[in-house]
Amino acid sequence: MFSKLFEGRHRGHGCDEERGDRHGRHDMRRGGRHHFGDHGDRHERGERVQRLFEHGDLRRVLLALVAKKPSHGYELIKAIEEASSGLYVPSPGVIYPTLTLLEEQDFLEAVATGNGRKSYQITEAGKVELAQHQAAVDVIFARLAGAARPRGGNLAEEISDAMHRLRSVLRANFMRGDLSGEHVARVNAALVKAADSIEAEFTAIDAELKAKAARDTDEI
DNA sequence: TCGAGTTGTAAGCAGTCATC
DNA sequence: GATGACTGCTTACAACTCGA
Repeated sequence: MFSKLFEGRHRGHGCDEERGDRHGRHDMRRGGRHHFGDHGDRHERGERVQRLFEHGDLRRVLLALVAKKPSHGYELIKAIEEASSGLYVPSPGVIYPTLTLLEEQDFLEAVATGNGRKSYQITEAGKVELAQHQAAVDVIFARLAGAARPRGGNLAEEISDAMHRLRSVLRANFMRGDLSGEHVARVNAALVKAADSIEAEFTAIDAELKAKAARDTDEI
């Protein structure tokens, strides 16, 4: 089955099987495919994209999740989504290569489940690795939970609902052919205004939190 | 049979880290 | 400081399973 998968994929993408790179990548800074909705433009505007996971965090999270319960890739994506109350859903493109890496490092062991899915379970080496970084893992999960922290009502859920609504509205109207340039400009202005407003809120929140932290330090 | 859901890989970008 | 390797991330795509 997997050989079939590979066959199809290589046909589909016309890529080179002999690439040495662990993740099957070329030097990606050269040349390339056209990218729609590419995140490169964020950087062009000078914005910094904040990563949820720092160096190696994702691997530890996956190790911890698999240690709790042997799972396949999709289950792990769902588990992380759940841990963050839906605010962060890792892409398959980051989960599967990372699982492969952990398998290569003997931290995880792949188990064929019979239905074509590959389930992963933690190895002894994986348990040792996890134990060594248990504190870091706790911090990462606390951060995930913090991102989704319910305070009375579930804030993350509300934001998530609003995001889904926004996405639905845009998708529903995205391909309309009856919009003039002025219409597009109006919608764009509304989006920019909303983004500015949200950014301002977070800036204010950061300032509040900093001030609170400073007060707490003084009290100590 | 068809479509939705699931699993997995490829291509590509940018940030971070290690090495020289 | 420059450079290359590694890492996290996204989108696109193909193949498979399963239920309607």
